[in-house]
Amino acid sequence: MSDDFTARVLSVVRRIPPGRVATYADVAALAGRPRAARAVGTIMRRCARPDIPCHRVVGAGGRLGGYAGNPLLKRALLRSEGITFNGARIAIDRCRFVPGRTRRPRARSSRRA
DNA sequence: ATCCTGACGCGCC
DNA sequence: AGGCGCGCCAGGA
Repeated sequence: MSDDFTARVLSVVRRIPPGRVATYADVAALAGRPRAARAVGTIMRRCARPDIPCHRVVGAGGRLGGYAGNPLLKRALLRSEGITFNGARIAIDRCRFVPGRTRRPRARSSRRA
């Protein structure tokens, strides 16, 4: 059960392409547990696999979230992947990972970025 | 099996 | 806008 959830979470995170990010809540939802954002964090913390780009999992609202060892590294990693930073926040609306979407959303009438 | 902790999220103050 | 508290879930002791 939970073990299955964990595997699904890892699978989802693995599918996040470079230059794109997903919130803990998003990953949880994609894994089938919309309310398990915190659990995703727990899993990420324990995650140490090289094939899992855990740095692409961020907090809600573009918050950086955490990163064992080096939050700075996480920020640098994301930035080098093309993620636009708004101060300490991420322009998540521009790079939010959505299954099926390969292109990043256009600016449209975006309010203050 | 139980209790405590923690890379979260959101409503309130 | 920032800080606090409560709710949710899974992992570890």
